[in-house]
Amino acid sequence: MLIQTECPTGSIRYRATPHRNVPPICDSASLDTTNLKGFMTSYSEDREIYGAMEETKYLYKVVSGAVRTCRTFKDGRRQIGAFYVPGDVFGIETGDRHTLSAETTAPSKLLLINRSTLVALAARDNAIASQLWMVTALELRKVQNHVLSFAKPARERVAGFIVEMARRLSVSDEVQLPMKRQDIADYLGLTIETVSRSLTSLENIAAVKIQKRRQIVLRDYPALVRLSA
Amino acid sequence: MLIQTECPTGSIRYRATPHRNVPPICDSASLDTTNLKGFMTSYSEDREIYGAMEETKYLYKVVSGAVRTCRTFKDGRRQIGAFYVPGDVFGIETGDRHTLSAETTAPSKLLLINRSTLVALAARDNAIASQLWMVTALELRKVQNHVLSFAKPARERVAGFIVEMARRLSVSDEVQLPMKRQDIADYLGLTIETVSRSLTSLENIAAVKIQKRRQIVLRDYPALVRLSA
DNA sequence: CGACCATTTGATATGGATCAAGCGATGTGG
DNA sequence: CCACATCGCTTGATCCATATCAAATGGTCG
Repeated sequence: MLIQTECPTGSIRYRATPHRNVPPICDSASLDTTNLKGFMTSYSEDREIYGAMEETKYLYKVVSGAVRTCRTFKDGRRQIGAFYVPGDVFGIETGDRHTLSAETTAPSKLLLINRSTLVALAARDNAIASQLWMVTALELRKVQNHVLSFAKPARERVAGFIVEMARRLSVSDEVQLPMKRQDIADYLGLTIETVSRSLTSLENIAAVKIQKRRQIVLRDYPALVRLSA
Repeated sequence: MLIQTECPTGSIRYRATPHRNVPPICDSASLDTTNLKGFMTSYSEDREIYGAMEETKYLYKVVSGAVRTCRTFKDGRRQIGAFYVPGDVFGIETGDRHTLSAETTAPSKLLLINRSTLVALAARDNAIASQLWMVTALELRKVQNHVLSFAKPARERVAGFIVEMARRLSVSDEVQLPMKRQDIADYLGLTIETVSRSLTSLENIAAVKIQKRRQIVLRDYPALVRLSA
């Protein structure tokens, strides 16, 4: 069974549902952009959308492709804060500077919405204000889950990552990962080697099958959920 | 120079300021509770305030003491999501269930504010709505910084933790930590032994002095900031 | 003063990092 | 359309930061 999810500008996204046990948390807050003027911009892979500490001029909605937010430290270590896939909103801040930088992990089309316009609108329209709050709160919950994942060993983090991605963008029993291993590693606080070994291990216990590097088949979803719980 | 921060019910908190270089981020969003009816409740140390998955009936403001939000996994591993000290608001959610559980790390007094009342109020009063959004966004920024800390080695995480605590609750050059080493360890994703050794190491390089277990003297604040950056 | 609990310190073990090939997919130029 | 170069990923060998195990110490409270 497929559910068609709302999407701002033509490009429709489908989401596979409850043959998996999705926990009963609301993860569907988004911004209704149908009545909002914004403009579309295209980016190739690995392009910076904005830098940390840059002014927050826009709020972004992913139409296609994928985005990472991250910070790179002086010594080269990088931590990825989150990934955003079609339908997701990012770049939302109440302060006037971004906390992290944002970059594409794949060729992407983004809808840019003027921040000050939106904030002004929210001041008059409670529905908009409420949506902004909801999106922020959803983001908060996502980041909290990310923090929780650091309590787990490598393979379980990777399992959790696959579960999350499956929930957010899988059609049927396959997940098409929109990022490189290095991105996954920097998101989970691991190295590419460890991510790779974890995937191999998950394949060995028949939880997944790696079909085409970035294409993962979910063989035993309950096992993945159990591992990452 | 001391700044008196607003506090709901008598108990006033002071905060030492810019002899340290506080980065120019807004970290002062809070909820003005002066016109909100709520009720005060006292908790002794290590008491559960609410459990994960419990209904979100209240929003809480710390008047005195300190609170941790956390999740404990089946195998006993525990991850602390955040600490809350006097003036901080926690328990804010847009969903109707809490994501994490909340517990005191010290004897505490909390102001409980009815959630549905507040949400109803926010629907009519834009100032309240805006404050709720600001508090959520501030929380988001805090949790994002927490995620970033996982990219760093043990001693730097501990240094960062001290800096954060100093910013939030120090009077003068001392920090009175309102939690045990185990709490710090579970917040940073380390063991108590590693936290302890890191503290000893920071003492050896004359960055801090551990005066009374939970009382830390900031000897070289710039060094701490440098380490944790 | 004595008992207990939190913390520190010491010795050893280990999960994941690092270093180093090898391999397979994807793209490019001839 | 194929040979080859490149890049991303996997696999193997070794190392190290932090975990684990085990005392010893010190603070706190009855």
